[in-house]
Amino acid sequence: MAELNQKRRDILTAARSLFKIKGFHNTKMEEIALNAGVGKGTIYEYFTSKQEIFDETCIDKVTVIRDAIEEISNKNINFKEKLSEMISIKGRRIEFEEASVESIMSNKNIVSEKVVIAMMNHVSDMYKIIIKIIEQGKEEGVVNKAIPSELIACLIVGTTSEYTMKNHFVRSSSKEDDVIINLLFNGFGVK
Amino acid sequence: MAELNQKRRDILTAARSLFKIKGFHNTKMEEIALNAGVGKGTIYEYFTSKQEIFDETCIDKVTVIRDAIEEISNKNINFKEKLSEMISIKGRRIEFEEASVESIMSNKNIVSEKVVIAMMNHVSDMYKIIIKIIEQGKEEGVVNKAIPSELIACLIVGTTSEYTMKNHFVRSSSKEDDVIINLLFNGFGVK
Amino acid sequence: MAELNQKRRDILTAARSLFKIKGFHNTKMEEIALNAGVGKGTIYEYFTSKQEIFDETCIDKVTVIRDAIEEISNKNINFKEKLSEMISIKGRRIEFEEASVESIMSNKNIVSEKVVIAMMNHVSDMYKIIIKIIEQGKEEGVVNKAIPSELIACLIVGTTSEYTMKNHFVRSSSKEDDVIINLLFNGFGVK
Amino acid sequence: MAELNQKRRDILTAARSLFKIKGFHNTKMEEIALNAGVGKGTIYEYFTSKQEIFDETCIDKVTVIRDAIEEISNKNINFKEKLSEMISIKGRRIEFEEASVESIMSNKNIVSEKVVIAMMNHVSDMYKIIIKIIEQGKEEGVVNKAIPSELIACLIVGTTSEYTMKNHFVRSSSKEDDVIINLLFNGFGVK
DNA sequence: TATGAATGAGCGTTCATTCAT
DNA sequence: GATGAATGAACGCTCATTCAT
Repeated sequence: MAELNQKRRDILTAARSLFKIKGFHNTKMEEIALNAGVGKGTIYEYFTSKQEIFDETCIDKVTVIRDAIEEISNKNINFKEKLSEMISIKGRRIEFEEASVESIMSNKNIVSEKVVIAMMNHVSDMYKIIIKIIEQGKEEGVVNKAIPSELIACLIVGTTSEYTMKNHFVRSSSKEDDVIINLLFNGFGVK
Repeated sequence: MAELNQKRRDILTAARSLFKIKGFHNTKMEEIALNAGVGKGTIYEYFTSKQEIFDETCIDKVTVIRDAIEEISNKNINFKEKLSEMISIKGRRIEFEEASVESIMSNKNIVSEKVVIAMMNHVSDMYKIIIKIIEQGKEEGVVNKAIPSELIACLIVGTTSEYTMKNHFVRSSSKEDDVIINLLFNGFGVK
Repeated sequence: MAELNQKRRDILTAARSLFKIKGFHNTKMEEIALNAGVGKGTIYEYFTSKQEIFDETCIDKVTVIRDAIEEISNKNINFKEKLSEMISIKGRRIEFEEASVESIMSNKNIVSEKVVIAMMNHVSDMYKIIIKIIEQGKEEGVVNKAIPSELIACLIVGTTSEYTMKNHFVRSSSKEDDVIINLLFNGFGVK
Repeated sequence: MAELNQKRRDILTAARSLFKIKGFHNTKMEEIALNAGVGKGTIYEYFTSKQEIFDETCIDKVTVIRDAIEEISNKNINFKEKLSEMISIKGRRIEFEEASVESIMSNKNIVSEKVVIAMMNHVSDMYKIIIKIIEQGKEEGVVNKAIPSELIACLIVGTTSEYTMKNHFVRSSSKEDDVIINLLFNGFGVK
């Protein structure tokens, strides 16, 4: 049974990786087949179209992030530790950037409407989980209750996203993670 | 001569708008021609390929942002005022999001390598300008000198970007702009 | 052994029915397998290709008609009775139309050359039998000896064919059969 | 203007001829293009699909026959002369066979429903015209008023059709035309 | 200079056939 | 023998680009 879906997963993996490197339109079905180690026709045994594959990888991506955040959320650790794990989520090869609303927007013209909606829902879920984490911080007395949690979520997601991207180009020391966390807590203002 | 370049600009304007709505591959040369009010063949009098048009609009986008930031930078106002203008830059119909590294990444597979480099340079320029602004804040004594300016820039660009995107879906009161600025200055931690 | 060939016959039956409804190119091997209650691969145990199946059903069709005509020919009844049976052959679910040269022509591009020849031979046989029947009529003194039997055969086959087709759309009373027979005997001219 | 549609007509002519020789599915767009002396893409400037071309050639075929019959019908000649012209219509390179209901049936699985209807209407028109001609015969007192005109039409169309097909294989003397006409008038019965 | 009719390389998809089980 | 998952050759159609006018 696991056997049965292995091929399906191989195709998705090959596709995901190619879509990431070359984009949807520049990825050919033949390449996906080649990279998945199957014949071109075999792909159509598991998917009805190239579009369907792309849709699935899109939703997957967001789901993976959502699940990662959820996992962190469910841990029995305090707010600061959860924040720290979210920042270093990139370290676990999960790309936080892709959870941003922006990444959905940039695929908007390619995926079907219902997939956009599915992605938006996942991101919305993710935001809810993050807000729950923030609320935990408020209860623990370490997050300022006067600030709307949604805006704090913007701060965390946006900063983490940009920070992660930056690290694609300029490798950062792990020390920087601490600075970013400090920055989120205290801002850059002088006390 | 200005006349001559008007048509060129018309094509770029039409293309930019279509690329934004439909993406590169879903925008047809015929549509660009139609929207620009010229013949399909005419486009090739001004550009050598669809790719070239796209490249140019990409660089344009980043340039526009860079210039907007530069303009703010050159104003004779204090750090906090500059920051405020950057946050509300979206109010001037310029989309801050497009200045993020991420927007470049999502086009990476479409634009030619040299254009990626050009875009990166523009973004790098933009970061330098922002860092200059941050340094102004440090000199004014309102920004914490202990924090590396590059990380503060991440905080500002990332947060602004995510905040701007969020406002595409959930309209925010202008009051929220102030909260965001406050957040950047003081973080969400409890003093 | 009869067992062995049962499956073969099932496949042919399924194929014949599908070819009739959907045509050669719109009938898929999978459908034939499904309708015959066998696996797709099993078909290739009994036939070497889709083409071969089609060829066989084509020849079958003509053979069936030829045999039906032959059966009538061998009966110990007079010409008029034989003619009557030929007209109402449709009542026995055998479609006379398919015996026409035309039906071969419309498949000419699909069946292999040798099958065309086989079909033509069958039709030629059928014509010979019909001509034999006509000659019986001449001997019985009810058919005009001055008219070449081949042309009379045209009259009978053509009229019966068109009449059968018409009845696909406009249901006819059995009374009409008699009128048609009368028409063949006496023409439509005024005496 | 005539110029403009020349290419369209070239494509239709090439397609018609290929469809006739090789059938719908065995005719490739590339062949049509080649035979029409245009590029493959050019076809799509004039037609939206292969199907559309086929549909048009189908309707055309039937229309041509209908028009030919109509032309005969409108002539200022008597019934017998009209009948004679109908028999020899094949001489004018128009293929009578294709007007038969059967030819429509054999394409039923290929053309779209609406085209089947259009073809049926044309054939229905043709039958009406033929019936009008038969009625003229009745008025002239040469056709037996006791026989329903629809059945006479079956006799004429069916016989002519089969006769025409036969002549594809066995060349007939023009003398035979007269025999066929005589056969239609007087049947094969002995007076 | 401006045009749009013509082009054909290129790709997504289908389906008859094969072959390991 | 029987099967159906796997295959890849083949084809309809798209669209960026060309070029005659």
